[in-house]
Order: sequence, then structure tokens, then C-alpha cells
Amino acid sequence: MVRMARVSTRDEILRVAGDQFARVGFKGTSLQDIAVEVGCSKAALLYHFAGKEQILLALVATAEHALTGLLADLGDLDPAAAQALAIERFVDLVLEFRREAALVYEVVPQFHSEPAFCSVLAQADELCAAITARSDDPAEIIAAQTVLHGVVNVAIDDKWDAAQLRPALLRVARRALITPHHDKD
Amino acid sequence: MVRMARVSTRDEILRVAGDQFARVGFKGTSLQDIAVEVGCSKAALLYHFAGKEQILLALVATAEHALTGLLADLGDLDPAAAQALAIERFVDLVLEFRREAALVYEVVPQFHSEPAFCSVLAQADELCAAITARSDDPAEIIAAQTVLHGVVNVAIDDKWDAAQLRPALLRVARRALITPHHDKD
DNA sequence: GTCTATATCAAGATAGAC
DNA sequence: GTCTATCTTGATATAGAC
Repeated sequence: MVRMARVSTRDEILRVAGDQFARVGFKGTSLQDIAVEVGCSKAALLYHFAGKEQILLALVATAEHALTGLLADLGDLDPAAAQALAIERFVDLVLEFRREAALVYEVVPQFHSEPAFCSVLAQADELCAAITARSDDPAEIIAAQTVLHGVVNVAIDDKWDAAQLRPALLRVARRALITPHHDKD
Repeated sequence: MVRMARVSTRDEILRVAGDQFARVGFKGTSLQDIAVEVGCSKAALLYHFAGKEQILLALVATAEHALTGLLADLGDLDPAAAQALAIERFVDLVLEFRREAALVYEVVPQFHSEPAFCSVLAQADELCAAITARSDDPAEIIAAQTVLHGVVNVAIDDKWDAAQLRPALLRVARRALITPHHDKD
């Protein structure tokens, strides 16, 4: 028989906290807020995690792990192929880890001093490089960052579901980022 | 003789607060932080503004006024012309009011209950409608929101100056949003 | 593993001197 | 107009019972 997907309190904390961090920011979320939505006490939260920042670290670790896998898959491809795959995989990654992605792109940069976050920020930069097909043209880099931020921000919004978002985000990202080829192939 | 552009403390407060609100969020910014950067005391801040939220309101009012002007200029145009102008004017607006724009797109939505912000949020929606050429296709709306959020987020970053950003943002926005015409004009 | 206290600290805001 | 206290509240975090 299938083990019931009864989520542990710990997982519930991560889910709720990730949601609130992404919506109102890390500072904007109190342990009280999280505890109320999880349905437990603040002390229970702090039994599972050593502090509020540890909850953020756990969430970022999830994002980092997923990003590592994505980047590894791009390793052997030539820039053009890597770009196409990076765009597709990035959109899917954001849709699967909406909250975690928002954290990496919106809240983690506010903690740029924290060494714990340097690694995931470096991965975000590496993803940006892949998405520009390793261009050093500032206009291409700006375009890539625009799309990355835009995709993450739109995906946070509960207004759209993943089935609507995926094709729409893929289309806008490809239009914006893939340079049209004027030569025949 | 020209009056020295010696900024008043009030204007300095708005500049510093707008910068910090945009970078680390409203909740993430303390009166202490603002006071230190302005070079005055918390009490001096609260002499000029009745509270932290009043500082945000003043900044949002600036953004709202600018948006009102933009939308008025679009009023009489047909959708296609309005779309093209909306994109260009939006980019210029964001570059002129980087911080205020970030507030409207990133921090104000967190206060959706506040009636004081309903008006500017409605204007942001109206701008989105103009930018999609009034399409009701969800994919177009998602694309527009992606670009709007992306442009605002990239413009916050001090890494780029306005001279680099303007052409780059215009190009990515037009690529992403203006549907290619296959028929000859 | 989760709770009820409670300690500690920082934030927003006020009062009144200068 | 700006300062130095000071008040009040709410947040993180701890201690110890169940």
C-alpha cells in the first residue's frame, strides 16, 4: 500500500515558510505568522529549526540542489544548445520550486554578506551566463536578467496555474532571449 | 544666480528610504537604517513624516503621478500604437523613478488590503492592459507581467547605468511583447 | 515533539529640551 | 528642525512542563 502523503510538521513548516518568505519577504514574515498557518506554536517551529534563518537556509538548499542538477546537464553542450535547454529547464524548475526560486532571486540577494548564500548566487550567475549563450554583451545580460526576474516574479503569483504558465513563460523567454538567425541553417 | 540644489532633509529622507525600500523591502528597512544614511535621528524622520508608512505613501504618490501622466498620453491611441508607446514610456519611467517603480511592483502588492494603494495598483493593471494591446489571451498577459516585473527588478540593480539599460530594456521588452506581423503593411 | 511560559532585544513612535 | 531620552509593542529565542 502507498504510504499516505501525510506531511511531517517539518515539511509543513518549510512549505508555509517558503510561501510567506516569497510573498512578503524574509523580514516581513514572523515566526508567529508561520506558526499560525502551520497550526503549531512558535516553540514547535524552533524545535525543528534552530532559528528563522535556518528555515531559509533549508529552503535555499533545496533550490541550490535543483540548480546544481540543471547546470550539470548543461555542461557538455555547445552554447546555443545549452541556451535552449537552460531556458526550458529553468522555467520547469521555477514552476516546480516556485517559492524557493523566488527566494534565490528576491530575498537571498539581500543577504549578500552571508557566506552561506554565495554558492547559490554564483549558480544563479552561471545560469544567467548559460542563458545568454555566454555572451559578454551587456544588452544580452540585461535581457537575461530581466527574463529571469520576471519569470520568478510571475510564478509567485497564485493567479496563474502551472499549466497556463509553462507555455506562456517559455514563449516569452524564447522570444526575448534567443537571437533570431538571419542565415539559413 | 541659481539656487543651490541643496536638498532638503525631507527630500533626502525620500531618496534614502526609497532606495532601501526597493532594495530590502519595506519591512526590511528600519527607521534607524534610514536615519543613519540620511545622517539624522529617528525623531527627525518622524518630524517630517507622521510614520514609516507615510514615507512609503509619499513615494508611491510620486510613482502614481508619473503613471497617471503616462496613461493619459495613451488614451486616444489605437491599441497597437498605444502598446508601442506604453513600452517606451514605461522603460523611461522606470529609469527615471527606479525606486518608486520597484515599490509599486514589489512592495505595494504586499499591502493589497490598504485602500491607499488601490489606485496605483489599478494603474499598474491598466498599464499591463495597454502593453498587451488589450489582449485577453492569458499568455500575452503573463508575458507582459514577466517583462514589467523583470524591467523593474533589473533597474533596481546599481550594476547598470541608465545609458546601458535604456536600449537593452527597450529591445528585450519589444522582442518579448510585440507580436510579429506576418502580413505586409 | 509540542506546548506554556518568559527573557531579551530591537522596532516604531512620543515628549519635551534646545 | 533636530536632538535625547523614554514608552510600548512585537519579534526571536530559551527553559522547562507535559
